[in-house]
Amino acid sequence: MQSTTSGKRADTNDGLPTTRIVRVALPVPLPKSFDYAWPNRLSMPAEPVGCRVRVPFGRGEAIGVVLETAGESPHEKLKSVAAVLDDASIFDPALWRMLRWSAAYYHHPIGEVLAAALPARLRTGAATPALHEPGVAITASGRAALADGALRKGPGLAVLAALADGPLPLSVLCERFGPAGRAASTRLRRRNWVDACPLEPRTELRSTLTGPALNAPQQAAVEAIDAVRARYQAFLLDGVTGSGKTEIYLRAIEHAIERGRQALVLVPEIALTPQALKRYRERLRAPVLALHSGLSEGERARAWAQARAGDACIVLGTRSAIFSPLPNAGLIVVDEEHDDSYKQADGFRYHARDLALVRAKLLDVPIVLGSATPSLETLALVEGGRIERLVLNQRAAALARAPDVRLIDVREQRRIAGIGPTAMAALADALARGEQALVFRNRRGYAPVLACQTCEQWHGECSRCDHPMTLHRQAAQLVCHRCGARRPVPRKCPRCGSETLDARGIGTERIESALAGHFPEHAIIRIDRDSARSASRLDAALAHVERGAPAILIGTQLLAKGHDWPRLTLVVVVDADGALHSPDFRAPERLGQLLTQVAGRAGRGDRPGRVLVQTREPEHPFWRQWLTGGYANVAAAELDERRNSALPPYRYQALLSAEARNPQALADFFTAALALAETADASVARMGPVPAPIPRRAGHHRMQVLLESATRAALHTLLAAWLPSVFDLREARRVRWSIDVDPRDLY
DNA sequence: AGCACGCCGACT
DNA sequence: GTCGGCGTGCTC
Repeated sequence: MQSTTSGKRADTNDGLPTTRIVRVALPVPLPKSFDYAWPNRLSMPAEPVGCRVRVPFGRGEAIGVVLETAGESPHEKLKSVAAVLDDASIFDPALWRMLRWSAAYYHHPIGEVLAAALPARLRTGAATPALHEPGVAITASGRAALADGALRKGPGLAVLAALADGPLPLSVLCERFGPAGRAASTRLRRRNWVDACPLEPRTELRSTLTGPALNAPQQAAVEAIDAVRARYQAFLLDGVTGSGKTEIYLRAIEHAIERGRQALVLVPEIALTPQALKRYRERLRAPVLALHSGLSEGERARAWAQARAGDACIVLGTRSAIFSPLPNAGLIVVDEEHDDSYKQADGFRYHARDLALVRAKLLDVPIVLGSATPSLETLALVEGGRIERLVLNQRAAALARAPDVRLIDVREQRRIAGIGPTAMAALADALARGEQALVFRNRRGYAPVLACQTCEQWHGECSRCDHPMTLHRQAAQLVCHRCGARRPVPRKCPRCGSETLDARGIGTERIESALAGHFPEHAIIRIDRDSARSASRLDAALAHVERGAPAILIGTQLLAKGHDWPRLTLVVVVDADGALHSPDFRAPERLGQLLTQVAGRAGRGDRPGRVLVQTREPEHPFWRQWLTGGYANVAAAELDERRNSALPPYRYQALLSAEARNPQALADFFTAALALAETADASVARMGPVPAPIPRRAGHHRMQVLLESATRAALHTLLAAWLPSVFDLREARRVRWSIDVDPRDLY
């Protein structure tokens, strides 16, 4: 319809006195917007802010979003908007305000922030997607074929039989029958036994299951959330593993749904499993839209459209689901709120939990942050009265009491692949009783270092990262865990030529082979990123565990959370000492969280659980804190420590980091950037530039400057004044640089 | 970021 | 004689 103008000149007035101008955010890494004339031949929406427009940009065209309208522009050479793609804002009001706020708070270019909040299709200018999803229905001849028994047993018959009860979405066929379901439906369609039909959003999963009776603390928590009457209030749902947090979420969501509202549930990256999804779908009488990385673009756009339609539904997703449209929100839930996967680690470095708090406030709805091991940031907000804490201190009825946790001093113990006799005997006992055990070691591979015993000079190191390479014996490779580089294992020392290469340290693979030798008649199952590479192998391993046969599982973080294995009664932590000496001030917090989560795997059934933690430093104060009062104790001590040392959450930080092949370019960048900030507020401390925690990765040198302030306002005032000029530096073009507000990894 | 323009090496 | 390396500059 609109034949686009060349864009060389603004086809402005057409004789009229004024030209309407719009400021447009475009998806480029520049901290500014672009002004365009609005041509008279295009009718302007009543409220153009938030509408997508197609505009000439550089040599081509780009899709942008109108930020505001303006009377005049400081720019001379205005081009004209070529087309408007929406007749009203594509973002609901609270989402729009949250996104504008985020761009300012994280000091990230607004165009990239807005682009991050749209499914790729909408980003590239597609019309807002249709609500219906592709489905298939049985035809009359299909029914006849079914009645005649014209099909042999197989997926085709199964699919056809399922469709006899009514049409089904393709996605449900895939869920029920796997890839064979889709293939079968294509074959059936060719024979005219089924036909394509667009379906309303899923409604067939509405369930009538009701939840279990609540114990007293659960009842109190539900009542506290209901009592705020759908207004903004933040809650911390603080409850040990097995105390029934999910049940509280479900009740609160049910109440939002009953009021005809939407609920947003954020979960950590690993937590969005089919089982978790099933639990929500079984209980909630409204569509549950799952947003995860496995969705196709079509599915993603459809889910977006469905959320945007505003009907009562549950949006369940990981970090980026915080950008879902929710025009009719009634509740936000952030499960495992302490989880680091809520922080985006590159590009637009937002924290989904923090954005969720902002969004709930803007929406004026309650938000529930749940965790057995809350972050110190959240605990500080509780302390300051900004978040109300709801404590669940009882394990729900069917579950056993808290596990018995013991520290094992391994200094004098002879260990096999890191496992001392006490732990080995406990493993043998558990297997003899027909139970399962988990051996936790947060290190993949066979051994973290391969070194020469003869010359004591050589050890395998990644040439691009200056970091020891991990020996993977099964793969017969040295692997750099930082950049992923792989090379074959040398047979002889490259330096002295002797054949005395020695694997040093313990990885999961080494534990696996040692235990396989020790318990040859039992299943030894290793679960980490290497063994879980193929989904089918992981599924097979997990299925074995779920059947409950005696077994030893060996795993990394992957195993620490989410799973509920009733036959698992013993957890062995091989070595946690490294974290006791980490320079990272968050290490004790993380260790406390990890150990508490791992310990929570033990004894979830009717049998008591045991946790054995091996250490060479039983006298370290961390252990007394954790053993006597659990994570709550660790957290209280750490909060004191943070306050005394002026660290977050009592101080505010931002990290300017940069990387470049050429170290001189890197140094020049920091010199120029810091020179620009010289006259700025002296109350904001600047530390660095210093080499980054990973000083060299994949051939790039990396450095950083930490900015720190006692107040958020001072830090942000400085950043807002300073960063725009950093963007303009010529030195900035020779490096990759970024700003990280509220960084999680400084060390 | 994407994209063009612009001067210096190994190839048909 | 050209294809192409990535340094530099720009995008309303």
